[in-house]
Amino acid sequence: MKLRFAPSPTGFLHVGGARTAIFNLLHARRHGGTMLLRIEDTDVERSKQHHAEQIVSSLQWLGIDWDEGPVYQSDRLDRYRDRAEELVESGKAYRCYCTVEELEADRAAAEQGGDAYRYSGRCRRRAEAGEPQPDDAPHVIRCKVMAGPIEFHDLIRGDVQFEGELIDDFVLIRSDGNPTYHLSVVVDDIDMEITHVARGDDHLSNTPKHIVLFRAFGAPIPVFAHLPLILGSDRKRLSKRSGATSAEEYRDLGIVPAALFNFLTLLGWNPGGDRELISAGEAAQVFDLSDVNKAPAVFDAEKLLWMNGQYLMRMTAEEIYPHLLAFIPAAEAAAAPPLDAIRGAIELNKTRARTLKELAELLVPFLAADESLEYEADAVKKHIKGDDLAARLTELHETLAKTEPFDVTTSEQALRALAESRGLSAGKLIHPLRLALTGRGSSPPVFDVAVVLGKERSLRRLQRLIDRLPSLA
RNA sequence: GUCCCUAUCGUCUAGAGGCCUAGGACACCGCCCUUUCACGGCGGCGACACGGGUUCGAAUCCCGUUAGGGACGCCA
Repeated sequence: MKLRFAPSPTGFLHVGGARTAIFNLLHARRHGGTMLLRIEDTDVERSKQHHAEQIVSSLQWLGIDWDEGPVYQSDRLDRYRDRAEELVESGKAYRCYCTVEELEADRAAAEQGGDAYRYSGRCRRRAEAGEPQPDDAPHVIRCKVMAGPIEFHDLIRGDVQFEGELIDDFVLIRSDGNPTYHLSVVVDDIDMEITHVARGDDHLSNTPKHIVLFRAFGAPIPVFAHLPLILGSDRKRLSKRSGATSAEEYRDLGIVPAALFNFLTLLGWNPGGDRELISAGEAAQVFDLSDVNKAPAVFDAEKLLWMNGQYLMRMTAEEIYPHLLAFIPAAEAAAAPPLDAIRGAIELNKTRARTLKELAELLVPFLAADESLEYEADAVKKHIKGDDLAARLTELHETLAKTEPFDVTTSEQALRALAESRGLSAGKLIHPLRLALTGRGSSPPVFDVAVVLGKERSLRRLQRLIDRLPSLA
């Protein structure tokens, strides 16, 4: 068994394409098959090398580990031309000298008459009548499509049938000598011994053409599986208008690859039961293309964010760290904080963030220098009040300074004992302390924060707040 | 317009004729945990598009309607 993912490098990796890649990979892994990556760049106008590179790196980031390739179709152009010539010789294809202008006139006429446009068959009749044809004049090569039903079994759609009469004699070789998609896919799928073709639903109507070609070449026809499309919230094919569409954009938003992989895997497929969180490895144990849903699915970014949060809180600081670095501003200035410096802060905050971006933001107070900590206006307004505040905090400072060991339980006990002896609610000390340590009104539990910061820094930050009290109030 | 496809909570989905007064997840709303914010726990809101059949029995099978989507290129 062999599958392939065959993107065309006309843009970045679309999440729909990413899911197609995932389903191909999962099916291959499940059945012990191999997975090929093929870049379909026969359209010289639109294909760009940097897009191909971008797609490859997005796939790697996502954890799609294909076995063969990437193979570039642009390296095999001669092969496609040779195969097309074979078909001309065997009478299964013919040269068409109709000009683009002629075809466009036909198309316009058809539209005016309210009919669906189809190629007139002008050159096919000439060819079949044996009229001599100059092979040096500009021309394309068209494939003959015979009347009659073309049927195939689709792993997802079941039995599908198309009428040959309704299918054009499609172009195999363009007038510039380059192959079209239809020719290159089929030639490659034959040469590369592809057994299963899983691709987007939008290719369903191309499939009968491809079957005509497989037959013309006398090659075995692969098993097809047409995946339902991914829709935007507007229920139309996911486009920029309805949100981020590329894998890269989600990476830049702070989505972890495993979470995007998981989310995409569950769009149109599920492992059974009530499972939501499933690793690539686990999915590869049970995935099968024939279990994929037929109906299109709307991409719900909210749920992706939730899922990403689930991944973050289950990941260790070590696992998060490399992904996180890109979101820490200082990291760009080659001043990346070492893992050991932020391990505690990551552990404390990872259940509080849905994205790496949010996590980096929560880490700011932990990375800031004590002297440059900023105090949130709202939190100041809420907790910096009462004439006795300075005295209260000074006592707290003395108490914490004496706290030994400086751990969560001991420091909490010390603070609560102080509060009680002064007839204060613990909150009267906890909230200002949080503000002193983080500059914010909300944070992980204060005592955890204090321990992660360390006794020395915590005391320094508390003293700093006390010193600034006059200017804050 | 022609051809093709699809149809369960707002969204992702479970459901293979009786297990369905339709289950789970996201989102939303309460409560609990927590003197913060999250996480977590408990509860609530919320769907079989419609109409005909078939059957003792239909979310599940058939037909039609409606509504969405896709394809109709010398793009892929």
